[in-house]
Amino acid sequence: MKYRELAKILKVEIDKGKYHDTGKLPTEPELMEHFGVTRYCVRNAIALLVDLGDVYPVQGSGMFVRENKREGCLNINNTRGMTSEFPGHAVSSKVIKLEQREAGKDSTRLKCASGAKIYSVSRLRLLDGEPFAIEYALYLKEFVPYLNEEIANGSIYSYIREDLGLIPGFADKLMYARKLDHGQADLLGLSAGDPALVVEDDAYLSNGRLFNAGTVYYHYEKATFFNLADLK
Amino acid sequence: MKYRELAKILKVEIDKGKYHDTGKLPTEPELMEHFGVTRYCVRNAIALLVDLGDVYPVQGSGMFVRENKREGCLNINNTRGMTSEFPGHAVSSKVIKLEQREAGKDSTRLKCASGAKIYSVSRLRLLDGEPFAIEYALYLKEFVPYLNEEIANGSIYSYIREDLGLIPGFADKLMYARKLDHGQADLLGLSAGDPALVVEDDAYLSNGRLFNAGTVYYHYEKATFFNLADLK
DNA sequence: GAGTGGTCTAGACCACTAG
DNA sequence: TAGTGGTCTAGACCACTCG
Repeated sequence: MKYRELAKILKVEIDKGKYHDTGKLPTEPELMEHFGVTRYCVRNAIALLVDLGDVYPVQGSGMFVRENKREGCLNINNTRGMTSEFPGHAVSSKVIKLEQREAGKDSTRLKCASGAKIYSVSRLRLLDGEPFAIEYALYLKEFVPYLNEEIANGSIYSYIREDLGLIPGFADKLMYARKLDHGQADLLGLSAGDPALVVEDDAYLSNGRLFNAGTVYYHYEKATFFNLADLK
Repeated sequence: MKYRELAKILKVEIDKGKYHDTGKLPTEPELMEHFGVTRYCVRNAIALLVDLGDVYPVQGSGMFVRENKREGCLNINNTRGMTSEFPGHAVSSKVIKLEQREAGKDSTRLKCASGAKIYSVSRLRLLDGEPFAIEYALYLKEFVPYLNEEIANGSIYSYIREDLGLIPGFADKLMYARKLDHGQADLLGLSAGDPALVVEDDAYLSNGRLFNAGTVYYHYEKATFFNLADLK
């Protein structure tokens, strides 16, 4: 068994509350025995769970489940798009503008040549039918060769991953607060000057190539992010 | 040599720009040879750098330096206090209120018994003498047995770590945007109703015990956070 | 095909906690 | 002191890229 499989199994068990009574995972020897795997596999699997913030280690004592019921919050470390954040809820999009054009000032942000072909997409993101965020996104046509309104009305991330077969690897994010302008406020059902939580997101493929840069203005009363920070 | 030592050495070299020309680290065999260590040591050291967002791996190709010059930004994953975020700048504090009392409604947040002794500290945090954030923090006296204004005017984190010998392990954070009230706005030199970037921070010791819970209101024009998200 | 990082084995000993 | 997780060795083979 691969350690990533074991990590998935353990994560499901944790989420189901299987270890809630003791608050800790079985010991390494027990896991080795129970799943018939080596210590390498067990330790690598658990290391993934530690990175995800699901458990934390106490040497000499055990691997403890990290309670973090952040129901309804957005994970700052998520690189899988907004849809994956709200299982059981309806995440939809309303395209405000979608155009293919050449990179101008955007070329700095996209680290591409001036004149490179890009898609520019503005969307209102809705959660259960309510305005949740405004997203301004740029995609390099080199990696995303086609995009239309139908796709953009759904999950662009799924399209990129499942239909185009691209593999996102990591993302750099900036977060800050700003005032909404009139146009943004109208879209979100707020007033001009109201706060917005702003996230700039540069997404890279697993080979290190930047393919998408976006800025998202979140409804300040509806969006909360969580982060499980670890001492490295 | 321990892998954590090697990681430190490599991080310093990366920060000095040693690998800027090629954009990638030496190969594993080269690092093994150069530092006289085993592959275990090399791979564990690099894994730490990957977690920190300093490099990213491309199988079959190499370990590439991840450019992330976030000068002047706050690291969301930081668990070392604000002072460590701005080397070369003056981070100071002005105590607004400091009291020792018993936990009331706070006991939920602090996961402690109602009536447990706590320190409650409100501080204006200044960056280079300018108002930067307002911090409301609670410390369990069980872990932080003493605190006074002199300490709070400096870095409470350093005090906890170096003088009390406590070892922070991890932290849970919530981030959102809110409007400032009049009192907060005055302290920050802003107007009531202006945005604030709010961070709720629950800090745990390495043994998993919660010892500190805080809420910080950051000046929306001055504070920007960054996060280097990784696909796990 | 050579070279890269990724996975895996089968052990050993160390550091820390209180099962 | 027994049991826990942490570090480490010395190999082997696999998956992927194009140095």
